[in-house]
Amino acid sequence: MPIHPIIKHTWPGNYKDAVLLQERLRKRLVLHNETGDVRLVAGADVSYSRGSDTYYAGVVLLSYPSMELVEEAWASGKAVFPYIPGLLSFREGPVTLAALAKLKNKPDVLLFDGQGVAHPRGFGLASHMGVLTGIPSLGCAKSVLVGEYDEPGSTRGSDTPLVYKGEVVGRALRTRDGVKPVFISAGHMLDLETAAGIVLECSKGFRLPEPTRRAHLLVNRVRKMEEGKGHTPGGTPSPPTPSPARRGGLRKAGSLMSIYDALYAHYGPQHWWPGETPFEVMVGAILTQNTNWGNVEKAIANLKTAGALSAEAIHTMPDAELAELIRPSGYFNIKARRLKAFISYFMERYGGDVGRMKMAGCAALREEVLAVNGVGPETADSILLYALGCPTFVVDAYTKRIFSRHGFFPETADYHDVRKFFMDRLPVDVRLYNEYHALIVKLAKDRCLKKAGMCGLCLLTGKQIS
DNA sequence: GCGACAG
DNA sequence: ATCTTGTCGC
Ligand SMILES: [Mg+2]
Repeated sequence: MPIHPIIKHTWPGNYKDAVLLQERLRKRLVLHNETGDVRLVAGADVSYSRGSDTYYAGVVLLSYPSMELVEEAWASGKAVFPYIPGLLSFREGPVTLAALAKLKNKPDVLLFDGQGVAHPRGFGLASHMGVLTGIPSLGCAKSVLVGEYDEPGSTRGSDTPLVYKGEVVGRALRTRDGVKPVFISAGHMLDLETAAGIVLECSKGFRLPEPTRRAHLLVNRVRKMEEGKGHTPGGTPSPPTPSPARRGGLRKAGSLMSIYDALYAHYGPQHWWPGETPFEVMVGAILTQNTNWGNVEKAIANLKTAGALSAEAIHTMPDAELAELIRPSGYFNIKARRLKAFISYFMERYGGDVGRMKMAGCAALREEVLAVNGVGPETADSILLYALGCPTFVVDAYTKRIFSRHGFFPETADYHDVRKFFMDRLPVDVRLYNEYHALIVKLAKDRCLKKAGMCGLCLLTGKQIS
């Protein structure tokens, strides 16, 4: 076995013993460069299950610097140690070592998704794994655990020191132009300069270097495969087959209405975007991209508190300041740009006046709004329907999931095809479209989750034909 | 004491 | 780490 632990220890089960072990093992750290010819690099990452304590580690072995796949390995186990910042290696270490042990070839360097010596006791995951395996190692973390740094320049390769208690313990390194840096620290048997050089060399068009990035992809793939095994032999849970009566036949126009009626009878009115101003609704439509409404409310509350919930205020606010306010909605840097792009359009074309905007007419508005950078079809339709009162049907992932599971169209169906599907079959009615979309969202979150499992409780059963 | 805090 | 939702540009 090419990777065998050169040091073995039992894994402590509590905080105090874990810290003591770190302090003991740390004395074995070698922090000068002992890498020679680097030809093979390995990356490791761990993936957890939500509902169980089973976790998986994936390892990929790649040629250096060409980054061609040489070997993959993975292992699973039971997580016994909780996640405690500073003690990550006690949670992820055991499975990671098991996966590493399955490699047939010995890597020259190991890359980990976490810190090396940039750690409260100078002994993060990468250092720990390096010492146990006796292989040079480095940490490439997505965020900082300890220390301070200045923002590096915006181009790939720019870096700044990460300083902790007056010492340079790592480096913020930009691996892609204009993308958040990663945080490099030496693990074991190499120095910071060497570590940063390897990470940059391994980074090919993504923020994360190939070894950790591909280990992450591998281990998530493995976990999902393994989790799917027990339930459906095929892997992914299969949606219910359309009933024989409907399969291949024409669907009655009334079926969408009967589904609406069933949802409305069950859930009642959803009161979506009732009291707020149209402007607030438009802001919300952009902020809610890829996030839940609760976080959007926090962001909007921040804007209100800052007196910034107006086109004027947002228009003149620096991007960074706006991003800070809308932080809770996620993707805040991108959304700050999108919000400003939309508001520039709104100010320049309509002077920030919703009434004037409405006069342009729904069809023209849809095209205009779609032309704004950051406004795609769903956001456009949300703005039109919920802020401007236009009769347009909003399609989202939930709509596709629910109706594709009943065979109305494939889940991969194009946005506009699905929109047309609904609009061709429903009366043109703003209030109906408004409520229907809200009910779809409600149903999806309640009992039509991505991971199928509550199909027995489906409210659409038997409702396909009116 | 309080907040920050890899994955 | 998990769960989950859009848009854009390369
Ligand atoms: Mg990880």
